Amino acid sequence: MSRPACIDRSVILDAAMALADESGLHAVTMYATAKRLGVTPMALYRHVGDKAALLDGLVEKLLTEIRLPQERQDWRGQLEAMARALREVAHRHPAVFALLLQRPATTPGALLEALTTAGIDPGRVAQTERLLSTVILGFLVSEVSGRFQKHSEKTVNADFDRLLELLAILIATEQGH
Amino acid sequence: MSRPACIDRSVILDAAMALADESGLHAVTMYATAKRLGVTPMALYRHVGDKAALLDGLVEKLLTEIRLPQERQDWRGQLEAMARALREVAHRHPAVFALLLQRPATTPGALLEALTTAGIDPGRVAQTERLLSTVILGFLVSEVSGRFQKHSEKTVNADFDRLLELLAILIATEQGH
DNA sequence: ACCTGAACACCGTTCAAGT
DNA sequence: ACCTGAACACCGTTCAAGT
Repeated sequence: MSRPACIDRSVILDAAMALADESGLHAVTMYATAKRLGVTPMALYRHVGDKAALLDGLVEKLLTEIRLPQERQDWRGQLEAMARALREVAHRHPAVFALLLQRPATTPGALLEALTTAGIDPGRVAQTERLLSTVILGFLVSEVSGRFQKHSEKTVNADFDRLLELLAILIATEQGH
Repeated sequence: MSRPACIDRSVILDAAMALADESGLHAVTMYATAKRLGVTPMALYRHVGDKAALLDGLVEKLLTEIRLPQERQDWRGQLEAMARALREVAHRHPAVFALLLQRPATTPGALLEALTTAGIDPGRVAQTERLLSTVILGFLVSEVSGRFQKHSEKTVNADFDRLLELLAILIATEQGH
């Protein structure tokens, strides 16, 4: 009586992510996702819950795709590598990346470690991490959401580099406890 | 033959803004806005264009509501007052405020002035302003979009104060040309 | 000039079916 | 177990009407 499944959570997320990448978040609908899979919208519910859960799944998938750097560097290089890894997924999945600002802050443990090894007062690591990731996320979401659309890629790249310098300065001020 | 208008752009924007404030951006629909005004959805088109234009109108209205500070202060106080004015509207209209990240950066001329009078290299004022507003906007959108929902109001307030200190440090490093 | 009714294509979601 | 059809309430938008 059991019938072989012709779709599963994974291919649904792939289809939805493709829609988001190609046409933005508003293009991610149950109908469009189902159509891309040659199935009816109702078929999705068994596998991904409802639409809100589908979007949660996309965020989850995006977090999975972040390639965090090896820890073979000083904290400065480590920080920069993490920021660039984040920027890479932001460019790959701009629409879904913007959702990160609406989710409770998920701290990659690696960042906390980097800050402690950088010699920051343990009592201030949490706040420093929060501000650091807010600054980077704010810039990247601005970038992929079109706030810098009037500026050339070169200008935006230079701004990002400057931002990383500022973060290093930020950490430096914390180091002088 | 001309019939007296029973709605206009202004009351439509008020109704839409109220919906956004109460229930978020997804609650801002032509249907709901019209219903709130006791009119059919089709009646709105004459006054606000289509839905995208309605949202543009909300952003425009929000920018109007920002009470920029008097220039009776040093650049430090000026910067802080501007940031707090921005935060005030962010709290008043959280959903619409989040849209600012998707609009081409609108620079309040007052900020540029504040930076030049702070003694920053004119050739670097533009980039400094961009990073400054990105940092503030990124924090505020994070705050009103729920990224800090697990943290107490007290914690978020402290983070914001720390952010302002960092911006002052940022400017200080620029002053040492 | 301004609003409405009718119409169309599209949404999310449920529930009772079919295999 | 897994998918579909039918059904419902809700969307955005247009266009030909009504006043």
